[in-house]
Amino acid sequence: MTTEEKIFNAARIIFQKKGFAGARMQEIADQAGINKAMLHYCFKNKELLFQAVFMNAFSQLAPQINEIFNSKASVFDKIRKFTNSYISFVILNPYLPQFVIQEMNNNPEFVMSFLRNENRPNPTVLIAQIEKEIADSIINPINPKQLLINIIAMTVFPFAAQMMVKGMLQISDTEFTAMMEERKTSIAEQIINSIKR
Amino acid sequence: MTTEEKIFNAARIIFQKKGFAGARMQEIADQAGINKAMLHYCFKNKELLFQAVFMNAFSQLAPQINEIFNSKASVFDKIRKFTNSYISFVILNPYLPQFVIQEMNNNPEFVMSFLRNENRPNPTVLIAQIEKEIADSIINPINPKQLLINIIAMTVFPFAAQMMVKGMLQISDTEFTAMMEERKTSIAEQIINSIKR
DNA sequence: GTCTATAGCCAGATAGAC
DNA sequence: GTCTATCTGGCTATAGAC
Repeated sequence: MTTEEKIFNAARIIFQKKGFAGARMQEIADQAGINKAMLHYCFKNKELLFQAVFMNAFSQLAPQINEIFNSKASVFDKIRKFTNSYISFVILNPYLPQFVIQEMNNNPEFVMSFLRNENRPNPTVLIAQIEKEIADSIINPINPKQLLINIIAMTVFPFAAQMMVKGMLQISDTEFTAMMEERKTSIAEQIINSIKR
Repeated sequence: MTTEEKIFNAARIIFQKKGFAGARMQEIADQAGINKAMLHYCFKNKELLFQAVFMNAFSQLAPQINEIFNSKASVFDKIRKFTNSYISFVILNPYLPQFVIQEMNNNPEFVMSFLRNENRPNPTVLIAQIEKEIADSIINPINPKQLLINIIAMTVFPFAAQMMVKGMLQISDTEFTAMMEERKTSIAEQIINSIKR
């Protein structure tokens, strides 16, 4: 592993845990097992290092969303596919959703520019498809954007609000992971039940 | 309005927007229209000022949850009541969910101690009630904790991930608020549809 | 109580040896 | 490319006048 990779991985861990403002360059250096000066040698400054980490995180999320959203499957199958593969992905990167949401909140201008490029998660095709299936009486009438929010909420929320969920339900990390495994298949059926004719 | 109140309100605005680490005492003083030294005179230090703000935010959320969770209504009615009144509340405090979730993430130990006192949001009664209604064949079999996560996710997520939602759906603040108004009544029916026999 | 001025510290950034 | 040592600025916090 190159030094640059060591730094990048360390930065990802620290930034995801503490956010941009809370993270310390010294902490990242310690985590990477190298000297603080190397961070500046490799990434110029904190801002640029953060951007590298954030863009990487963000760009991991988008493509697989679009792949599913724009496939030829039915709405129901897309819901199954999305929830299942997305939860699988987020179980491996549990801090990602909270990190992205937090930094979007603290730094809207920066992120919004991001959401205008061609790689952004783009639900246009899926929205049209939902409207069509409603017209074809496959799905009960619903505002497609609301349905989209529902799908993402059911999938992403428990990870974004991990501490809150664990605290409220008083469950351990192990129990939490088990519940998320269960959600991989269960929530698709919940959502489909709620809209099917 | 007393000086202390002016500071507290200013602190709430800045902390909710920037988080603990990102907030600057100077910024809070400016927002309050008073001198930085007064912050320390009234609240001793940043940590204590933050705790005052956070506890206030948190304690606004919990009691009304418990009131609904522990009432004598049916599960369906509790779902209707909760989603409606909770969204109404959060529309007036749109930064609260993201703030609480963010600081829970960045400061787990501190918050977890909080979640053990008697005022914490406590779903025990509701979980038992869900189990009973499943046994009575009113509700389809479901893990009650999963249902609880679903309800909170559908309600809270769009506010916690406000920027992400607006960015993905490319909607304005006005459209967003209109959609949240719609959700007040629509999501309860979605959830009920997904579990009713 | 409210201000100005400043102490003291900490973190990001750089200089320069190797 | 990697380190040690150091600079510099900014931020929390306090001292002290009024």
